[in-house]
Amino acid sequence: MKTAGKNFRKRNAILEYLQNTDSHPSAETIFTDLKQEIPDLSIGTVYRNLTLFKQQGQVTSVATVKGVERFDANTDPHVHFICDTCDAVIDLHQLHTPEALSAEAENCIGCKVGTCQLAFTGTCRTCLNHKEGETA
Amino acid sequence: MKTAGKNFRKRNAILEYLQNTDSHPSAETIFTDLKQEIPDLSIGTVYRNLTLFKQQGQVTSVATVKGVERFDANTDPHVHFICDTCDAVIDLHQLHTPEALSAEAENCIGCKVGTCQLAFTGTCRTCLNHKEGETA
DNA sequence: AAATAAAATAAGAATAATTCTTATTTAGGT
DNA sequence: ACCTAAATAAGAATTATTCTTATTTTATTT
Repeated sequence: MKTAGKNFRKRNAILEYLQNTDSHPSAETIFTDLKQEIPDLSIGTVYRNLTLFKQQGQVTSVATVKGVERFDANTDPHVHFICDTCDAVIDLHQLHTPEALSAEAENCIGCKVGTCQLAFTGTCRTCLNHKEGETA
Repeated sequence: MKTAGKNFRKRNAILEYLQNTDSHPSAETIFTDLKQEIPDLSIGTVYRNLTLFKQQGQVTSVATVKGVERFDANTDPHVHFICDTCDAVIDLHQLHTPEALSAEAENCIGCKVGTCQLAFTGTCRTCLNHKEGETA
């Protein structure tokens, strides 16, 4: 036998791509990048496997930026910063999600909390630099 | 003169609809509901005015739930709970967004923070009740 | 090794949400 | 009344995503 299972070459490539980046890519970005190594990859395969990974809890959808869903293989809850200008989604591991509020939320409205997402939006360092350059 | 400006009847109706609800509706929901009072309203008008309101800061996009953008005329930052089952977006005014973290975020990555969004996901009270009913 | 079954996939059609285009209407200013 | 600019309706166009179908790949069974 060659590999341990069925034909997971593309599936694995998609998961590994996500695991090796902190850029929170879209399906389209994953596709475009992997297409170079795997010319016969199709966008449907990317979407199908992302849906599968989400169901299995290996990947989460961290945000929808300008209508496009963004993914992360780091499923530990953590804070994000989303740049309004360049659409970058940046991790803020140093800050902590206020999960203590989860219990309060459950008490407030009697819901069952699953996840907790905290995101800031604004202008990232890179885009701020560009703007300074324009002004100067 | 009749009204104070141009023909803002539909524009005003859309804004008032949003101001009089805490249900965080989608463009489609706003359209469907208002269509009953205003039969010649078109969905394009809803989208166009929502975009305008966002630019003017009168309305914010609070979440994208299963691919559909949801709007709020309450632009004070506040916490939301999003039900995975019925897609309800529920206000949690009692809890506070941790805006103190904004400054930390800015220090961390040198960005300029504009907004701060905190959302929990899970199952709302109503959907929990339904599930209990099914089990019992 | 051939036959079979199951999973994974490619390709493109289909769908859904949103934006864009164009012609029309409306109101206000002159 | 005429002119202009804003607002709109209707539907075309676009974009992101999902679905369908036929094909390929792999593993299993014989």
